[in-house]
Amino acid sequence: MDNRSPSSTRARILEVAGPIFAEKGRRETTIRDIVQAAGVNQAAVNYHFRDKDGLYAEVLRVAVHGGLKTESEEGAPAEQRLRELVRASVQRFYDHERQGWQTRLMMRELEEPSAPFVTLMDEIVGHIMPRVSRIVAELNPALDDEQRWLCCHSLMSHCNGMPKAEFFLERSRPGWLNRPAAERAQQLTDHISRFCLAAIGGIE
Amino acid sequence: MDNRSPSSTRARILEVAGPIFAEKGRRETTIRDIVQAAGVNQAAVNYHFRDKDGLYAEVLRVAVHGGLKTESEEGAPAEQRLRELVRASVQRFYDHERQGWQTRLMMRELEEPSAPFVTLMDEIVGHIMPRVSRIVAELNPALDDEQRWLCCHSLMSHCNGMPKAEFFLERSRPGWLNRPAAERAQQLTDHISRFCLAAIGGIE
DNA sequence: AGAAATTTCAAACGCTAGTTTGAAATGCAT
DNA sequence: ATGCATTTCAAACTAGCGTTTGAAATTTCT
Repeated sequence: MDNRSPSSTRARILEVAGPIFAEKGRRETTIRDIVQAAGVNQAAVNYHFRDKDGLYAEVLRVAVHGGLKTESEEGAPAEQRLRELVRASVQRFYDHERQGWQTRLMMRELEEPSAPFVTLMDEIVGHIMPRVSRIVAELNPALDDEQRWLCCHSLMSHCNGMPKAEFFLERSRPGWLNRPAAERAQQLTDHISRFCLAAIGGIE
Repeated sequence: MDNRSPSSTRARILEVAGPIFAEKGRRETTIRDIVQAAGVNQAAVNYHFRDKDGLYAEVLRVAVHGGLKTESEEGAPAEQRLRELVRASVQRFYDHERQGWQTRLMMRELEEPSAPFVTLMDEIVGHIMPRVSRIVAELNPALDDEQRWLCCHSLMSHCNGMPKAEFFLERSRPGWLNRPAAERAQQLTDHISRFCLAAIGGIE
């Protein structure tokens, strides 16, 4: 069917499995869903990945490592770097074509972490926390360690929580979800940036 | 076994089903889990609730309506009311004995809403939003409608997001989860309150 | 080219889930 | 007490899941 790459069976499975796992969840996704989408045989998953969990662990691994590629412009002022961080985080939720499924998968893992994910978590935290921490420290040098640490998590929790709660946004302001995705992303980015800048700058 | 109430089969099922659904998820929970915990027959669920989804919808209904009972002290100043709102929201996460399972169930629904939940969502939003909106309006009368609306959702998203992301807190500060729950709840409540007060008061 | 290893495939196996069934037990009016 | 409706029960049914299997097809190596 879709033959844009002369990929092996293994590669085709890996390619289609990510979005399906993200969409339906690890448990709800069936091997039959995946092999049908990939156009390969039932047993292919078990042959190439040992079992369903093996496939899932591999999907998770490439998703995490794919998401950890960020180039940071360290020269810019903290305020601008924060805006960029927020923009990138929010954007992920609306970029369904490229990497949206990776974010969905992470959200599911946050809800109930799987064994392979816990192993990868340290990598994620170690990758993003230093950047955020530096931004917060520059925005408000008066904060002590613990306050800065909590502010970092407030910021990240915010970037993930708001886009995910769009249901609620829609409920309290019907029509929100009808706006184009780019506009929603822009508006959330602006608000979160301003909200967190005000908070970090003015806290205590 | 536990016979504190001479409840009917139907009531016993309804009583044990909530925590189990919250713990294992709607799909992963089996009817056999529930009937075993309730000490009733297999077919009882299908007889009293038509099918598994019927039971789930009923569990969700009572959980939501049980959670909507809040007495608000409208006389207090906005700052204090915000603190109380945050405290109550955070507390829910740590109160596993009484109502913890209801919160877990809501979090699962936020992740991927079920059909019956969508119906109940308007009730939830309609119940809590006016209160929050009034608090925000008093804290910063200069905000326009849209800004106030976004701040409300920032606040609520924050109250839910931070406690749920304790995994990340633990990863970036090992030992966090070893502290007693009451202390963690207190610390998060303090931080979220201060963070959001600074944000709402100082935004734009 | 021919042999060996690897990969693909259709089919079936074992298991667990939700649901159905029909009879037995219970409650409740007359 | 008797008859009828409701509720409980053990057991079986159906469907879908992950996995296994052994042979066929393909690739790789000498």
